[in-house]
Amino acid sequence: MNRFLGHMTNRIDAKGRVSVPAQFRLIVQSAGHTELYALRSLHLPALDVGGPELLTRFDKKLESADPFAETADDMSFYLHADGGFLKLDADGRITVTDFLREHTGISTDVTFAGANTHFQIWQPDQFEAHRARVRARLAEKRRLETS
Amino acid sequence: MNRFLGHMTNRIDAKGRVSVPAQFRLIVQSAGHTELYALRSLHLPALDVGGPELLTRFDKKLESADPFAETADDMSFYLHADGGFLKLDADGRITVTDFLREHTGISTDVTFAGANTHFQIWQPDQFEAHRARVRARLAEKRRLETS
DNA sequence: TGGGGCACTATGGGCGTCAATGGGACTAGA
DNA sequence: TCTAGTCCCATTGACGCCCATAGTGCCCCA
Repeated sequence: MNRFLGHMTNRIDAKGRVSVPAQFRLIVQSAGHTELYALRSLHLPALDVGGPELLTRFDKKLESADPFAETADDMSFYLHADGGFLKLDADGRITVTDFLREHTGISTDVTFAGANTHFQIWQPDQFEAHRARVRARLAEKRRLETS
Repeated sequence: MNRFLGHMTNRIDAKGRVSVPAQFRLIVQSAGHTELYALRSLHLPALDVGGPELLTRFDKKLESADPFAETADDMSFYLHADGGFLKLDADGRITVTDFLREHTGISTDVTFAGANTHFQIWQPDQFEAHRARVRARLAEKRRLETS
């Protein structure tokens, strides 16, 4: 199964490292990659993470867009300046840099959440809160539709 | 991975020098260059920087254009008069000249921002402001499209 | 079927290397 | 002679690479 599924929380050690769940790691590593591409989400305090091909996928979308539109400039700036590579060490850990902390509020623990084609990095409480909000919205929507 | 990605801020020392991030330096140096070509961005208080081949790349684009068109003249003038070379010292640093300071407002710190095929040099606050603006524009656009 | 051992993950830590930064000395031009 | 630009070296803190250990699930075999 090469989809990112489920969520789990790991602790950051004294040197600022955290293990990427083996389940997620395997998907990336089996594609021959030793680094991850991470992008600060636009509307959530989380990062979207995947193998380097995630960036390639975004780039391709950019190329097909109108290169004169201001949006294309914005998009390129966002993808390349607000995203970065995370190196996996020999034990499958990444170091949690300020690049991650500032956007997510992460301090001592990290929640990894599957999102099918990629996964997300969250501060655990933020993740819980978001999960609760999503559930509430879906329940509300269902209630409206069936009444 | 030989693309310019992510952003980081370095301090200018008492002699007006600043380290180019190793990550970016490696890309240029592995192509055998010890100089950088920098061009003042048209729309932004930043400079577009890359190896000398960046100028070549722009030149090529020019050659394919109509040499009698006024815009080609303008373009050529712009590339050569508003651009310059930055020498990398043995430790991978550049000296921050007035050429850089005037256009960017840089004083004590420099932010380097990846832009895929090249990178940019910013005054840190300006960079943050631009980053926030870009994110806001993209988020707004997304909001309109999905509603 | 129950127990022992194997495999593997998450986590901790040692240590050498390298990047970022600071500063001295030498050179050349004004 | 003074100033600006080079070249070189020192320091320190971060990071990569390596190995160790504890906890856990799984498999295999008696």
